[in-house]
Parts: sequence; structure tokens; C-alpha cells
Amino acid sequence: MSSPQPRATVTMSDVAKAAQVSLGTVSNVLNHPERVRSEVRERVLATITRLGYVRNSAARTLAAGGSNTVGYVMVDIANSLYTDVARGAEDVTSSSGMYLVAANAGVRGGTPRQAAYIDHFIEDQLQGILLAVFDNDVSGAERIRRAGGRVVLLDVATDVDVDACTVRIDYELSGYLAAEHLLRQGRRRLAFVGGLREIHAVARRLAGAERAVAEHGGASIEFLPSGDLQAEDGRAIAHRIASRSRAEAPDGIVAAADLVATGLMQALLPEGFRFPQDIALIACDDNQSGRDNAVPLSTIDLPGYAVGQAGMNLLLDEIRNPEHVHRRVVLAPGLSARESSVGRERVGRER
Amino acid sequence: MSSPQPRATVTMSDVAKAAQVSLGTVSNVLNHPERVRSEVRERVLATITRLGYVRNSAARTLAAGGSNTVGYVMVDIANSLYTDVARGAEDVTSSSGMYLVAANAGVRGGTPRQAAYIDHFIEDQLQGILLAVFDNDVSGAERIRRAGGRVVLLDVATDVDVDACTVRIDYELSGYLAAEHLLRQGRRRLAFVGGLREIHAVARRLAGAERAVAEHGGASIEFLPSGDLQAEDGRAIAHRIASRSRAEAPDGIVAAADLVATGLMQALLPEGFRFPQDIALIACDDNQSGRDNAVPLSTIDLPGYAVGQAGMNLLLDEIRNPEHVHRRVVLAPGLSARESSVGRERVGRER
DNA sequence: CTGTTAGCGCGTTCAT
DNA sequence: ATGAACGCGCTAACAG
Repeated sequence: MSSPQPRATVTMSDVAKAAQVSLGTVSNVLNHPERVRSEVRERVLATITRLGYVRNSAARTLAAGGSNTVGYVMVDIANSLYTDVARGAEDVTSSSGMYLVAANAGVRGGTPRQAAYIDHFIEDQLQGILLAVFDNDVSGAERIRRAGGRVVLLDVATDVDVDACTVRIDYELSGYLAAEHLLRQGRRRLAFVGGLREIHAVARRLAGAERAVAEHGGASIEFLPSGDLQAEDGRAIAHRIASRSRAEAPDGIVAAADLVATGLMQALLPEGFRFPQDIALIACDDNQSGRDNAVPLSTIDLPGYAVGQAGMNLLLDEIRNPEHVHRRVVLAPGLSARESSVGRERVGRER
Repeated sequence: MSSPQPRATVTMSDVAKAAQVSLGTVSNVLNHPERVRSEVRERVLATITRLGYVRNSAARTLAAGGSNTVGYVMVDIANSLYTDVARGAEDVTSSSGMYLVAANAGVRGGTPRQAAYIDHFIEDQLQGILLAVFDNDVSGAERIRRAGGRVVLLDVATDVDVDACTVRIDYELSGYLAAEHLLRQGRRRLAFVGGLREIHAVARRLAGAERAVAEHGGASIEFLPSGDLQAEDGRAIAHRIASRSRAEAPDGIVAAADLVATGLMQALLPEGFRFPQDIALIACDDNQSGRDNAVPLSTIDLPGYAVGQAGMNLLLDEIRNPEHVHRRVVLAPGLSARESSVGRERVGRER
């Protein structure tokens, strides 16, 4: 903190002088209190508050050769998945006596800002970095490792190859749970709506949904892709569905994302489709944007908090355990059944 | 970053040696490129990448006497208001060439964790700190200033007295806009539901609602308080409302928070109340939890992004402008009308 | 248990 | 334009 009013910064040796002890003793009071006689300790502590001394963590980090802080770089703080991760990570971090600082690259900032923050954290001598980046971009993780740092990759694709721990969400299971839920409601003509096969998470969800259908005789599923996963994509596909005969319309829909589901509902309700009577609808992830839905939306919930916890535990192990070996953790999503798929009477949470 | 495999860290003098120049020249290449002949500059840069040199920001901060980073401490990353603030602040920060790091104290962490992060940031020699804390707790801001640091207080009460810039949200206007919106829909028996007068934001909202009613002849408003602002509080009050005769039930409700509104709806719909036909409902802030509503909820939106921008601009001015004087900025909320207050046909955004 | 000292890695004077 | 030397504030050895 540079002083607004050029007030001379109080250093440890100022404290030492004022407390009539040596520099090393002050350092000991701060870092190894048990090594100092309590009488002296009290005197030093009193002097510290009297003078308003504050540690300089730059000097501290430099001399000690490392900080007691870990970092978390996220692509989008507006996405609740990543804030859930932050809470999970923070709770683990603080209960282990360290500090967690976060940086938000932001979807609009794109890869450059992401890379800038990664570099910034690398230069900060952090103990380790939690990285939640775009699908398969491991370049940041590689830079961290090249610089000799520790990193745990969060929410990556199944097939990434990195020299680091990873925590993934089982998106295939997302799709499976969603479709299986619809099948259990007696739906047979399913549709998977939204996204492109090229998008890893979408492809996995679709695969999961198809697996559920395959396990279930007499049911079918079609893929209705869209370029993006916004509400307007949902509306566009809704119009295609509405133009069919009722007998050809799906009676169960797995939306690739909740905004897509919102769009579907917005455009299908005015066409006379009822949820869930005509179509049971469930969205494959829950990014807090479903608030405008006329009918509460069933969703597959992402285990963000658990991802944060697991990631930080992995990182702490790498920091503290000399025998640490990298691990890949996979976490399961859960089903939150709401009215859009089961009607008002049977709402609840399953697994 | 301490090295997992004890790989000797590459320092500037390593680079200097390898590039056949002196330490000072390498420093100049990094900090004042124009002072160095381009030929030499290229050679140094090449050596840097070849050796995988990364700056040590601890040493840098120590020698330079300050970092190029600002901090943001928030009470609750799960509250969208604070992530909106983060985005606004981040966009201003990065477009001015600095870095923003955030720390989440967390509601569960409480004041101690908040204080810990503030101290941590103080010790980090940051250029300044953005603080979004509990209502009136200025102790953190005071500690920062005592340590000679810069701070901007966000989302504070009207009457706080601090030696710092502040950015506030006009909660009184929130209540006013909400009530005025209901009155415009022809509602006359209003109720303000949820919270305690002791809570600053609630008191202001209630005052605003009362002002709107006072300006409007023939209308009345009653205050139905609750201990907290959760959905269950809304449900509890709903039962009190349902036990009245229909003629005595309000025809317009301002909920102090959107969870309260959700609770109201949950308990009132089964009693046969329709929204907005019987009761027009609007919530006074929008913390992303309204997703479970059967009817899309009208809300007063908090200008979080603008708060972040304004706050960071204030902080940057304090950092760069020697003639900086503290200012108090007040930002206005906006009305998002949805079906819970106006029915399906006239939904839109006003001001 | 206490005091002394040598760096940690880098930015910034100065001379050249 | 370039290089040598000093010090930022602190930690961790070590000596006493």
C-alpha cells in the first residue's frame, strides 16, 4: 500500500528499536511466538499496535521463498457453477489456514485476459493455482508447470492430457439422468435440444441421453442441434417442433442448457403446449437463468461446490505431501425434479 | 511458485549472463524497452523465453515499492449483486492495465474472515481495495486507511462516516419504484412484506414505498415484518394473509427480497390467489433465486455492474490523481416488470 | 532464548 | 546506451 499521505512506513526494525529488542526477535514474535519469552512478546506486540506496523508481504514472500496463498482463475464469475466452485475452494482453503484469491478472466475478456491472470498468479509465487478454463485449453496449466508451479485443472474434458490433477463433472451422466428421468415418467419420443456435437459437454450429455434410451426398449431420441445455447436458440427449435403434427412432436425434451429450455417454453406455451402434460422438459445444467420460466424447470444440478472442495484438497495435498501423485476426480451431477417434468404433485430431488 | 521438483529458479541475472548483458539491461528491457537498443532487446527477450524466466513479483513489488494490483473483498460470492460488482470493477480495471484480485469472505465466514482478507490485502501492498461489506461495518475501511492504503466502500448505508469514497445504491428509490409500479396498475391496498425496520436496506425500501403511497391519494400500505428474508418467512406471512377475508387481503405486495416473494407465491397459490389478478407482486431485489416461481417475478434490479465500475473509477482516480477528493456516488435501481405484477401481456422494462 | 548477519530478486540511481 | 552498486523489508541461519 503506497501511502496517500507520504507517511513513512513503519518497518520491523522500527518496531525493534522502539521495543528495545533486535530485529530477529520481532520476526520471531511474528513467526515463531513460542520461541520468545512471553514478557518480551507482549512488549513487542504492544509496540506493533502502537506504531501501527503492518507486515510487508512482498518482503516476506521474497525472504521466505513463497507465500501462503493459493489462486483461483475462473472464466466467468457470472456463471454460478464457478462461484459454487469458489465457495467450495474457499471453505477448504480457509479451514487449512491459507488464503484464496480469485481472478475473473470473464467470457468477454477471452483467452488473453485469462492468460494474463495466470501469468500474474505465477509471478506472485502462489503455492498453487486452481484453474477453471475453457473446455480443453491446457496451455495455462502447462505454463504454470513449466514455471515450476502447482496447478489443478477444473471442469476439463475427459481426454485432456496434462501433468496435473483434474476434477471433472460427469456430463455423460447428466444426459443419462435427464433422459432416464423422462423415460421414467413414461415418455417415449424424446428430443435432445440445443448445442453442437463439437462442444465437449454437449456431446457427452447427448451420449448419456442416448445411452439411457438404448437401455430402454421402445423409446427413441432425436438430436435437434443449434449454433449456440441461448434462449433464442431454444425459441428457434421450438418453432420447428410446433410446425410438426402433434403425434410427431416429442413428449419429452432434454435441453442442453437451461437457457435453451427457457426459450423452448417461451415459444411453445403460446402454441398450446403444456408442461409437463404435453412435453416433459428438463435442462441439463442450471446456470441460474431459469428464473423467467412460467413453469419451474427441472434441472440436472452441477456439483460446483464439491468440485471446488475436491480441487482444493488435491492442491493442498500436492503442496503438503511430498509423495503426492496426480489424480483425476470425477464428480456426479444430481437431478432436481420440478414441475416442468413431473407436474406440481411430485416435485423433489432424486439421485 | 516454489518448485515441486527443486528446479533452480531462473533469475534476472541468469538471463543477463546468458544474454551477455548486465542485470540492469535486462531490467530495462522489461520495464523501459525504449531505453535499450532493439538488437539487444531481441536478444534478451529470446533468452528470457529460452530459459523460461518468470518475473518474481514479490521482489518486484519490494524494490518498486508497490504493486499494480487492486483488490476486491466481497461478503458473499453467491449473491449475484457482488458478482455483478466484480464484473464491473474487472472491466474498468483491465482496461486500465491493472489487475484485480478478489477475495470472498463468505457469509458463513463472517466478520473474522472478512477482516483476515482485508489484512491480507493490506499486507500485499495493493494499490487500493474495493470493499463490499456488511451494512455499516467501516472498521475494515478504517484499518486500511490507518495502514496508509486506499479504499472505496461499496453498498454502504447512507449515514456512514468514513474517510473514503463510497458508492451506494438508492434503496429508498427501490421501494418507491416498486410501490409506484403497483399503484400504476391500479392497486390500492398495498403491503410491504418481509424484513425488519432495523435492517438498513429494508428500512429504506419501506420508506420509499410509503413515500409512493403518500403521493397517491386513496391508497394505503401496511408493513408485514419478518425476522429474516428467506422463503419460509414469505410462507409464514402468506398464511397470515390467507387467513383474512379477501376484502382485507392486499391487492399489491412489495416483497423486501425475492426469496420472500417466492415464499409468498408458494403458499398463496394453493390458497387460490392468482398473480397478478388477485395480487400484483414485485420483489425489491433480485438475487437470482426466483427461479422456482410459478409466475415470473417482477423485480427491482440492483445496478451491481455500475456499482463496480463506479467504485473502480473512484479508486483509480484516487490512485492517479494527486488532487483526488473523496466522493459519494449514489446509483439508481431499475424496474423489471414481469408477469407477477402485470400479467403476460405487458411485460417489459421501465424506469 | 536472544541478537547478528547474509541474502531473497529486482528497480534505480549513478557513473561511464 | 550500458553496467555496477545499493537497498527495498524481511526470514532463517547462526552465534552467543
